[in-house]
Amino acid sequence: MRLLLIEDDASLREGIRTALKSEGYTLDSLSDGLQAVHALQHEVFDLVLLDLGLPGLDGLSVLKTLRADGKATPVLILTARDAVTDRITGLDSGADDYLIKPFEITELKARIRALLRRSAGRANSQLDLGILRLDVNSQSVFFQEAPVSLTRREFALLHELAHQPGHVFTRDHLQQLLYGWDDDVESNALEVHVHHLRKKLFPGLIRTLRGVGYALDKDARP
Amino acid sequence: MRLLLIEDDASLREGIRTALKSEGYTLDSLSDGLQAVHALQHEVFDLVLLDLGLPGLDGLSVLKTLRADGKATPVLILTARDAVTDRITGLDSGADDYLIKPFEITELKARIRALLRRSAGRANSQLDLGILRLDVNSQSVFFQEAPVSLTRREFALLHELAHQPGHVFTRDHLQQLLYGWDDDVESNALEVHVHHLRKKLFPGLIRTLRGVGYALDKDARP
DNA sequence: GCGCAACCTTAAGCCAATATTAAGCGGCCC
DNA sequence: GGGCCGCTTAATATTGGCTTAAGGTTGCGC
Repeated sequence: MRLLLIEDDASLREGIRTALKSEGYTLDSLSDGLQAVHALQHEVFDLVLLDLGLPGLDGLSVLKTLRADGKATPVLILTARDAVTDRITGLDSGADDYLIKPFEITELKARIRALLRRSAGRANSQLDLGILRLDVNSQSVFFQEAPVSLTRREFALLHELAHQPGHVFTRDHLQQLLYGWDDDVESNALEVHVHHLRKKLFPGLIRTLRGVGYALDKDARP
Repeated sequence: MRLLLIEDDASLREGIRTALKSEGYTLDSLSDGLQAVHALQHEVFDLVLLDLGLPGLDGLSVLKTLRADGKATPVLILTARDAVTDRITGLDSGADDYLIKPFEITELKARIRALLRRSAGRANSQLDLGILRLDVNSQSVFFQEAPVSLTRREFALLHELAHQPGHVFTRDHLQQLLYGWDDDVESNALEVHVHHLRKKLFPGLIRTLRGVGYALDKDARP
């Protein structure tokens, strides 16, 4: 899961970063509204954390632009202003939830989980692919009804692929999913994770598209 | 067990808090109806204590919203108004029980126990996992028929895990169970409790899912 | 078939997550 | 008010995942 945080207070940014990292999310952050609009137009995120009081272009405008572009990405507003009108404006402009600063990190985490669950298309957080079953809440995987223990990265990767079996995900897309922009992954880490998944499940599960990326083979059998 | 108290009288809130703390419950409290609706939509509680006379959004509306969202969480109404119509409206709106102020704390405790027992769907408050047996009323645990003395936190933790052996509970979930929102647990308290449980019972009982949480291993033996 | 590029496999070191241990604090019972 | 018990915190140890790099293998164009 890849989140974008738009917040100009550097220390708050760092706090949120460390908190969310431990949850297994990939977090990219920006401090400026214009950059945010640009990023949202050119990259794909699963959820946006948006501060309303931004320098440059303010948060509400970022939100409105996002919606005007037809994106349904869930947006969680963070605001120091607790005036009712602000919340309402935010929600009317297409935000999905709001949180008033200062807030508890555990509450932030809970809200994020709720939004992601909701946007995943409803209550049960299970992904059933016949032979394979993923449970997002507990990050657990069942293969032929037997539990398989995956690490966080492995799970994140499988989860993305499982979202649309058969669809080809480019290497670039998957690398961004796992690492965001921060790191310049000049290594084959992605390939290693793919390897581990094939080993823990079965080799044919993930198909390689040479020079392009990977896809889950929905009809593959062990 | 995590309870939510919605009550605008601060002193009553504090009284209930200390009383229930000693019973081993985790209590979060709010004084405002709107906040309550929000909390109930985004978090999970085992029981709600609801004052009918609230500022902002009144208690009945909170209750109706909760039920409209399809939640079956037990609700115990606290009200100063003892008019028969009020009670009836409350029960009709989906409350499970009511208590008229002023009430005895012991009575509150008894009602809470009864509601929780009822909602757990079993008459007797014993949880039998073969090798392990928990008695919720007396907060006692038997391991291979021998009594084991657990502290409140240890019991609460084990109880939650025992609710669904094999199911993975996230660290976050367990921390909220033990501490609610109040404390900023920036420590490894949860891990320490897990450690103590493993020591008093046996190491294999609780399985660690790195980066995710813990689960009771139902087939584990000492 | 040859050679290159893309990808796979393996293993080792580093680092973060969790376990362990111990000490200090605070409430509660006598 | 003193002592005990449980809870939290902190410091240290250990485990296990992540990354990296090196060498092997496969597929593809010529």
